[in-house]
Parts: sequence; C-alpha cells; structure tokens
Amino acid sequence: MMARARKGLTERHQKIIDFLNERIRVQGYPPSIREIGEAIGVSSTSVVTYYLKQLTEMGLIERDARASRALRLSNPLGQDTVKIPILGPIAAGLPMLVPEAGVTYIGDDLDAVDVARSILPAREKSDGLFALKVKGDSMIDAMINDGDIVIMKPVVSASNGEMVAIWLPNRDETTLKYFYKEGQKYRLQPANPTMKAIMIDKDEPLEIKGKVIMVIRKVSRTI
Amino acid sequence: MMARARKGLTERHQKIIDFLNERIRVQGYPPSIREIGEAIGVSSTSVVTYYLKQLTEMGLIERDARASRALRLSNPLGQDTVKIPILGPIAAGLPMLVPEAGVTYIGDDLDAVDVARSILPAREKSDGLFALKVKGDSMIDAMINDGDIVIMKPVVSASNGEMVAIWLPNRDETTLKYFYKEGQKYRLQPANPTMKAIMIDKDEPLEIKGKVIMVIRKVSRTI
DNA sequence: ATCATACACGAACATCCGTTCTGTGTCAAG
DNA sequence: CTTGACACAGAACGGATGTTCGTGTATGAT
Repeated sequence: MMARARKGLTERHQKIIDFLNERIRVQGYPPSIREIGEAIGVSSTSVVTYYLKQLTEMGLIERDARASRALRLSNPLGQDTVKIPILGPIAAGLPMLVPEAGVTYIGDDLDAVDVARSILPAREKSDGLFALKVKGDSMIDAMINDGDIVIMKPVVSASNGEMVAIWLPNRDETTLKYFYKEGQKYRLQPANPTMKAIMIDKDEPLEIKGKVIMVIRKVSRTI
Repeated sequence: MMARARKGLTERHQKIIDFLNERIRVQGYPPSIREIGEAIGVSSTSVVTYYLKQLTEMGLIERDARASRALRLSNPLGQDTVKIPILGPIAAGLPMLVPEAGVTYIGDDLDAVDVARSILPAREKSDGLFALKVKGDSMIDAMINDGDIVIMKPVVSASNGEMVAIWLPNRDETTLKYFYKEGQKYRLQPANPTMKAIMIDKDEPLEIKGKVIMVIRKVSRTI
C-alpha cells in the first residue's frame, strides 16, 4: 500500500502554487481551473481539480465550492504584512509586558505597526511578536532613540549576544542590553562601546521579557 | 448641462470600494457582479456594471473583460507595501547617490526593502524613495548602526532640523547629520548630544543628497 | 497475474457570471 | 412641457467555469 510516500510537493504541485502566486500578484485575482491547466501543461480540467483537491488537503490553498476563481493561498507570498501590536511605551518599567499566550491582540484599533514579512528575520514566526515605543532617551546606550519602535519576540531566556529587554526587580528598572552569561554573573552590555557593561550577580533576580529583533525609527525633524 | 458636477465618489461608489476591499481581504478573491449588487442593495446586475464602469473610468479599479471576478483595486488597502531600492552601501562616499528622475529602479532583483505603506510618514509619495545600507560605525554619531537601513527621500535642500545626507567635497566625506542654517554658516549637528557639531562655512561646497525619513535595524546578534 | 493506486484525458452538464437590451421613474435645464 | 442625463430594474443570451463521470495507462504490491 501507499505506492508513493508523502513526498510533500511534487513538481506539479509546486508549479500550481507558483502560478497562483504569480497570477494573484499581477492580476489581483486567482486564475480559473482551465487557466491553471494551461499553465502547468495539463489539458483536462479534471486533472487540475484533482491537484487542487490535494493542495487543499495539504492545507496549502483554500477553496470555496462552486464559485469561479474562488480560491486563495493559505500562505500568500509577496506583499503580505504582519500587524504587530504596540503594547505600550517602554520607560516606566514595562508594565504587563508579556502578552498572555494565545490572546490575539490584532483586535481593532490598538496601536499597531505593519511590517512587511519580507523584512522580518527569515521566517520569524510572527505570532506573538509585539512592539514597544521607546519614550525618552534612556535607551540611547542601545542605539535606540526616543520615539523608536522596537519589535520584540517574547522569550524568557536568551543566548549570549542577543539583545533583550531585561527586568531588574531590585533596581526597578527595565533596560535593553546585549546579554551574556559569564560564570557566576550576567553581563549586560550596552551597544554603545563607550559605555560600560552592567554586571549582575546570578542570585540577583532578573527577568528576560523578550528579545529585540528589529528597530524602526521614523525620522521627523527631531532634536 | 452637467446637472451633477464631478462630485468624486458617491455613497454607492464608496460602498462598492469598501466591499471590494473587505471581500478581497477576507476571501482572497474579488466578488462577482451579483455579489456586489447584493452587498450594495441593488437588484440588477446592469446597475452594478454601470457603477463598475464609472469606477474604472475614475481609475479606482481595473477590470479584465469577460472573465468572472476579473477585477482588482488600483489602490488596495491594507496589505500594501512599497518596494524601496537599496542603492548601495553608505561609506565610500555615496557614489551616484541621486537616482535619475523618472527612472524606475524597481527593476528585478536589485536589493530592495519592502516597507508597509502604513509605517511610512503620512502619505509620503513613496516615489523616488531609496534606501542605503550603512556600512561601518561611521554613522554612530547619528544613532545609526552598522547594518542599519536608512530610507531616504531625495532632496537638494533641507529645512532646519531635518536629518540629511550631506556630501562635503572638500573633505571627500558623506555624513548624516541634522541640518541647520545659521547666519553665514551651516551647522551639522550629530544626533548624539555628547558629540559636537560641525560648522561649515557658507562658501564651502556642500551638497545635500537626501533626507532621512526612516531607519530600520534588523537585530541579529551583533557585537 | 491480479489488483489497487496514482496520474491523466475528454466530454457532458448545470450553473455561474458578465454583457447587453429594453423599460421606468426622477429631476433639473431649456 | 419637453428633453435628456441619471439611477435603477429585469430579463435574455452566450460564454466562462467548476463538477462529475467514464475511460485509459502505468506502476508497485500481493
């Protein structure tokens, strides 16, 4: 049984997906069954239906029955953007910084930034990302300016060298620093080489809230 | 004659546009004529055709004759992004920095960044914008880091307080600074307050290449 | 050899869908 | 009042489109 294992996408499948992406991008609407057939070198509409059914079952496309061109890609390429909620200004100590898991913040008119998926680090899951608007110059040591938007990924631990938002309960302070674990201490390294690192003892409480994956600055006649 | 002046969009027109945006967004493909009719409260397909023709003439939508759902919005809402070409690294002195007017650089596979239109400064024309990838730390005085992408608008003059890319032929140097005209001198003010301004005499040559409208930094374990 | 499965063709339908034509009512200008 | 542009309805037509069914051909498993 199972003459052909789930080899994922055959060449035909890939050609269909590519064609759909192309047509939707340049024409703004999906092609018809017959147009697909022509594009992939198949003369019968039933063969196209056959493959579309498979692609639907694989979850790559979605179809609405019995309507023409009623099909969409589950993961369209190109122009797509991700809406990242701005959870609040970073300054007063990151109140309620970590979003509850599973909750969608893409609600209605909360502040949010649209970011083209293509400028996010490769295949960043983009779920759960959140953004903070930097208030004040307190982050200037991290090359981050007043008004900048930092895009963060919620994490609770970090690898050496990542820039993370760190909550220091003892100092009642949140700061963006490069994070290094060094023996019995944590070294929190500012990005600006002229400033010196903060050393934190391992038994001092320290909570990592997220890591910075991107900074966006709109320049509008500051200073 | 002309009982009704070009009042632009009537309520019907707006409802159609809104409906198209909605449907394309949630369904991934445009509605049929009859679906549009139902949505805007019109029972005859000819009336919908009637309005679609007007919208086409206004340039708001585009249609392909004689195919079902073959219609697209000229200016789709939401997901749209602007492709901004990266003209090259800023470091060696901005060679050929200013793009020739009218030339489209959105060619094929030049480096480019996609930017959601919604995060560009309000209704920035987005034509002619270009981007530079910062090489080295030479711009650190402008809070701009190695690897950052600065998005610029080509201008040849600047108002006080704008951050501009300035070419100083006498020094064979390009720099990003806040620009101020002060009497017989130009003051080029670094963003970092700890660094002092450069004063340029008015008779010293100075060429403004563009002004910074945005900075994008992908953070990926630097330092 | 036999059988199930995957892949492919083509034709037949029944709709879906866009176009077009006719007709009706309104309203303002002449 | 007449005229004509405008807004709308309704129906008819033909082409476009998705679905289904019957058929055929490899190929691997039994």
